[in-house]
Amino acid sequence: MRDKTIDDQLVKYLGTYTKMDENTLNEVVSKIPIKSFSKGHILLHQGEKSEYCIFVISGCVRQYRINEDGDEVTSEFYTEEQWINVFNESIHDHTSKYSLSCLEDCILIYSPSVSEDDMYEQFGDLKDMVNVMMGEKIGEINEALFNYASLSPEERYKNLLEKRPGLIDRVPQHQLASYLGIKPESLSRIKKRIEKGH
Amino acid sequence: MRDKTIDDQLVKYLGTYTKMDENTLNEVVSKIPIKSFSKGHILLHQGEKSEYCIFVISGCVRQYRINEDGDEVTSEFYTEEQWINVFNESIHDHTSKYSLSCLEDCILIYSPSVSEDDMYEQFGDLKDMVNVMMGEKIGEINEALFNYASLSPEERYKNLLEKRPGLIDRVPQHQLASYLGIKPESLSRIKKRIEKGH
DNA sequence: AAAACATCTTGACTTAAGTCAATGAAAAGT
DNA sequence: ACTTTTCATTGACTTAAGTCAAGATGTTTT
Repeated sequence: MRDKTIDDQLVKYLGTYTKMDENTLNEVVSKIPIKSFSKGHILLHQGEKSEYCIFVISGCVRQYRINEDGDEVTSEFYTEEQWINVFNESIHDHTSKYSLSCLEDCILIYSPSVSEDDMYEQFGDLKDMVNVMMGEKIGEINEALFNYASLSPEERYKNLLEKRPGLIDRVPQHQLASYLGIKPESLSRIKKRIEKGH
Repeated sequence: MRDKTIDDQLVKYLGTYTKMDENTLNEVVSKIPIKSFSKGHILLHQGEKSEYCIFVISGCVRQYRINEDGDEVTSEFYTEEQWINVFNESIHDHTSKYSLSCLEDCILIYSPSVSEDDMYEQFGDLKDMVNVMMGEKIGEINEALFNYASLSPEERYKNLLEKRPGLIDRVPQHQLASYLGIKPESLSRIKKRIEKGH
């Protein structure tokens, strides 16, 4: 059975990105596939082809990659109302550069890739909606990039505390460290430094 | 008078992003406004509203911002066949977070923002084209972000040498340093370290 | 509850980036 | 050609992140 609460949440969310009326949106949302996954489930392995378009309704999905040195680097934590980035594939073979795993039990939009979807043809306005969302995404990543270039690791951590206050308690410290581009030992020391008032 | 060589270059470039036939593309391209700017010209000031959609045909445009500490941070160097990012505006007042200046004499597509353009209505396929370009852009910025998190400043510099070999000779060192997220002195030392075989 | 494993913290040391100041080189202005 | 200014390099020193190793704390598993 469909969860009406979730459908309502989605209609509300999508409504901020489109001029489609509520009836149409309700129809669109009713066709969106929603699935539950339990903590630890791996949604996608690095090197495999991504067949799905994923959006976090609740829970937390971690995106990570093993780099050339064999180290695991976490590049994003997706939480409530975030689209998982689908543009992280090699140009050559279209396989994913990252793995995705559920850090918590998750409820997700788990839909066959948008471009192959009939809905996209049926509801022309979806194209504009995706466009707006992509623009927003570009702005966000760009801002994150600027932060990396202009802030120290400590400032980056403080910035994260401010921008995503809940995240620190939901996520293992060593994964947070690699997300910040530092070693777990350094993050531990940064926390200590901040506690005793820099 | 329109420069036929440039139009041909644009048709070829756009052709890789769309399924529009060459005739249609030629028509589209003929309507695209192209302008020249001389070295030093400032295309946009931080805090102003961006009214144009800009693409580098030749030359180099630098994107930079004064951060909270009053330091100028360069966030991008746009060169041949790159779109200048139009999604760098504050959500509130839609003013630009960055300034744009010509590091060299430039020939640019300099067009009123796409969304307000009739062309967008006239040629429906342009929407899909922009969509593809945006997806590509997201992939690129995301890769840059990953590099920041997983590479040391020295590795980042080596990576840049490899990925954009021409850039180092076109761009002042201190601007390159801030682009890499380090101080000019450090970049100078990194170069020295690399020269004498690490 | 005990054992096994993963994670976090701390310490001692190394390394490289930041800072400040001085000098050298290059570019722009007159 | 000379001055002025801006940019790049070098040196001495400070600071903080990286590394390696040892404990301490927490979480699963049996």
